[in-house]
Amino acid sequence: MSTAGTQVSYAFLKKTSLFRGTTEEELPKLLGCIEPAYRDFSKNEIILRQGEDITSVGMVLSGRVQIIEEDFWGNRNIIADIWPGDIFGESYAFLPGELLRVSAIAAENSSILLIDARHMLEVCSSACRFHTRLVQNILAESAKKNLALTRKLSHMSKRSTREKLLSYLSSQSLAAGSDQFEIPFNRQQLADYLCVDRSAMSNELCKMRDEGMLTFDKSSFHLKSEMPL
Amino acid sequence: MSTAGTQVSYAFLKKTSLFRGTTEEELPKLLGCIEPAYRDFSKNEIILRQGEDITSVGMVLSGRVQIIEEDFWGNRNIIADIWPGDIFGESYAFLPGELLRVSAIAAENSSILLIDARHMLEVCSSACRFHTRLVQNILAESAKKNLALTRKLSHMSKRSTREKLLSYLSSQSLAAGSDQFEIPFNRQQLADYLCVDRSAMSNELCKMRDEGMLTFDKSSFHLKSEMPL
DNA sequence: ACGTGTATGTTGGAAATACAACGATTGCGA
DNA sequence: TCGCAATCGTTGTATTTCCAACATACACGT
Repeated sequence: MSTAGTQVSYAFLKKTSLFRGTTEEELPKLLGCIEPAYRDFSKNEIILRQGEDITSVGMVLSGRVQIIEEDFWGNRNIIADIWPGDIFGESYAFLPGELLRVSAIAAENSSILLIDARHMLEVCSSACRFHTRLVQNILAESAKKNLALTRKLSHMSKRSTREKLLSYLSSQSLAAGSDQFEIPFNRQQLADYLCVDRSAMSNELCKMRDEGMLTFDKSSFHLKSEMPL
Repeated sequence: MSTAGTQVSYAFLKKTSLFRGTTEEELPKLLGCIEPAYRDFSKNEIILRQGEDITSVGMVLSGRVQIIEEDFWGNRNIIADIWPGDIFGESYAFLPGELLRVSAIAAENSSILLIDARHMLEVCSSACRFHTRLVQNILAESAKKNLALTRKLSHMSKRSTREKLLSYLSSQSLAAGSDQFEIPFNRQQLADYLCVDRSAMSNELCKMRDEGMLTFDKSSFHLKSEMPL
């Protein structure tokens, strides 16, 4: 790890979820106020270590970061890939005393912005307006993640493949506001999302089609109003 | 629905997750600033309706609120019970334009505090300190929920009952910082949490015990260091 | 046209899970 | 002490899911 030589571009930052809604003129003031740290990490270097108590939110400026979980027996599991502009550690940073259950490592040479959570919240006379925006953004991100997790969980908590599919398709239909809609997955991706076997899922989809519950073509679906038995 | 006759007690509020950390002296100022609405709902009355775009966070003062999901075919599903002091709608309130996928109804005659999300964020000269605390609290709640969901999802995304169990037990062990720990569930609750059949899970637990991977008695567990095959 | 790769549907046997039923144990109150 | 309810383990069977393999269709570039 080293302090970064890379200078971050305001044009880049203002497009990130965290700084969305700020202008390039405001950013220098805001950054001066929240005093982030810039750090460079080499490939495979550990950014955050399982068991630590962190107070900073990380943002990937360049490179890529992987979130990794190591269980009791030492089995490693890649939980997530974080790409430039995306943040990580935000759930832990706002919970002092909550120890990291995961590690973050640089999947490539990466430069990272580290923002202290307290600096994001504390009042600062010169930039209150920006703070408010920042807090709005981080709250929105957290809420968005929350909804996505809740939604996925509501599908996955169904016991059978068919129920999982119906839960997911119903949700997509309601989101689209129509009984016809496109899903953002191919079959393999949908199976991965629902944590089921692709072929079994494909099988189940076709059974439901044959029973007249729905029709589909590739990623287009059309739900029928008849109550499933 | 009617405006509430019930007067809320500061002693009650200061213990809630949302107002935690404020004193009884500060609360009147803070409440005056965020201008919450008090509403009474009769049993079975709808508080929030699926499809709405809400901007307020709700807090149950008395009674009980149920979060209900209705799918494409009209099947109803109780998602959550909200008890006095707990909040609901917070994920949606901070995401303008995100339409409710669930409804909230009063499971009993209930009085509800509704706080506009913008009032929670906007700067107010007289009470900035309280605002900061409020934002801290809501961010912490959101983060906490996030971690809980992520954790549950990481168990549930495992394909087999055994893997789900190992994931959960490993997580509990790491949280306890010991290979011996207590879990907060009985068998049926654990099965419900992991979305598996109780008897199958019980069976799997005993198999793992017989294979020497762990021992247990009621809700006490002891993981063995040997790598599972 | 041809080969290649990808996505999808289909099938059959192996393995895991769900389900129903029952026995054993415990704790609790009548 | 007795009965009752709750919890947990066990078993057998039916069902579902997984897995590997293969068939089909389509897009793409040569």
